[in-house]
Amino acid sequence: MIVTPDLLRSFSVLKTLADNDLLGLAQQSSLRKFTRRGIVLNAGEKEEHVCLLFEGRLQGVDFTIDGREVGLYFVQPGEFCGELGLVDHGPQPEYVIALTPSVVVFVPMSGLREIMNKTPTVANTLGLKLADRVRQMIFQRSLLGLPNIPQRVCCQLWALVPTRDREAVAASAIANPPTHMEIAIMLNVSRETVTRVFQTLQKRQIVRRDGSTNLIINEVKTLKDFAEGKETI
Amino acid sequence: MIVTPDLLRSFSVLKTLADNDLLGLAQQSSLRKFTRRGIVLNAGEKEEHVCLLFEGRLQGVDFTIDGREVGLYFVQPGEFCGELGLVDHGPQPEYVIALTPSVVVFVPMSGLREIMNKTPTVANTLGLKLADRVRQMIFQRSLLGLPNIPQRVCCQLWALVPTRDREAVAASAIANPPTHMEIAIMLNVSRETVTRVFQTLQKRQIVRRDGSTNLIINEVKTLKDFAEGKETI
DNA sequence: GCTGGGGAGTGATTCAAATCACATGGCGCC
DNA sequence: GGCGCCATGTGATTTGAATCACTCCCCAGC
Repeated sequence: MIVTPDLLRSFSVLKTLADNDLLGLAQQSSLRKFTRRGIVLNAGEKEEHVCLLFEGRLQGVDFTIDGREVGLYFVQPGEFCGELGLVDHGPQPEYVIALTPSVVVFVPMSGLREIMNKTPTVANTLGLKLADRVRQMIFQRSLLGLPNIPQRVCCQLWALVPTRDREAVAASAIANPPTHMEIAIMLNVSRETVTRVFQTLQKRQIVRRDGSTNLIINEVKTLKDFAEGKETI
Repeated sequence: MIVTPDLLRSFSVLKTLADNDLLGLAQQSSLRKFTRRGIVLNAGEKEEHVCLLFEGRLQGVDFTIDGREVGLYFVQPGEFCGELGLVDHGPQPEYVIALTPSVVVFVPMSGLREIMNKTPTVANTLGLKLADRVRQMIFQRSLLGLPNIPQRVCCQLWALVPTRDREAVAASAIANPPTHMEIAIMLNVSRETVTRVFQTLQKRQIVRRDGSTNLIINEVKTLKDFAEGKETI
């Protein structure tokens, strides 16, 4: 599918690019749609594209030696993934899976690398992205250290609440929420445990399901308190 | 303490620098010694220095909401840490602690950033470092996914075996090995559990302690098999 | 409308690691 | 030399999440 410069410009990484750079990049790029569970990026391969997520939700996953699935991060619309090879020319370290039907822009690394080398702002954005990824992973690692499992689940849920709704908002919503299983692998807990925590939260009217595409957070503040351990489930 | 250009050159990040750049950097840098448990970098603060480890061993640590210590990575001599702020000007996200008496070169970010901006090779090395850090963290995360705890400990031990000794070497050694507690927080397990795994490994003559500054790996291959789950403890 | 599959919900059971509570041992420091 | 701290070693006990084995429900596609 065809990619327009305007589409590319809608991603904050590329918004500072000159028109002709954008045009060149757009011509090399392609738009791909993925159904749920579609494999966006394969681990181990030397990937030749960076992925910009336009619509949907992706998850980075890895596997343990004994074959268990491990969740690494979620990708929201407007974010990108698969950028590691851009920097170190190494293989893609983790799989990236579509959690919901998703629309992804594939930008070839070669073209992006060229632009990166001549555009310090792009190189800089990429540096920021890597730094942010490290910070993100440190945060996720700290979640795994929580011995109280329900609290761990609440923390993850809290991390999925849109930033703008975190403070002083009575109700919020998480669009395209991950399934219990997908949350479970992020937290090193079993799917059943996640279900049981959600059951409790729903009984207490803190969250509510609205179809499969929306999770309503009725009491943002209470969820935060659970996440911070101020209140116990 | 005074820092010579030659000392800086011994670190692979800086080895490509021009003599006068090195000299300028050396004049701004300082050498600090830390005793065991010394705090090399503080979390939360806007750190103004990057740390090059000359001698000893450091550990990056974070804390959970409820105050538990979480181990993030180890730093070996020749490596550096605290580089995140160099890229995103943000606060230092994690603490860095000296595990053994250590000698650390503090290089001011301002000077390093200047050099980075005019020296693509240095900027590149920094990018590689960040990318490597992400890969490292993905690996560590995959360890945490292992449900078999003894295997998890063996994997961590295996990761501490010097790379050159990994293949076809009968015996190896880990210099300045972390304590059981320090390993435990890396793996989200209790100190006692690490002790018990070590007990088993020692009884089977796979590893042996040589004072507190060396851990001898008698059977590298066997340790690898335990790590990979080919053999069970 | 029917069917099938995947996600979610739930109780019973198990079990391995956390926790607790010590003992021991080595080392640095006075 | 002795003191004290910290790392390590070890048994007893607890516990809470994993696992297992289901059912139920929703939705998509036929």
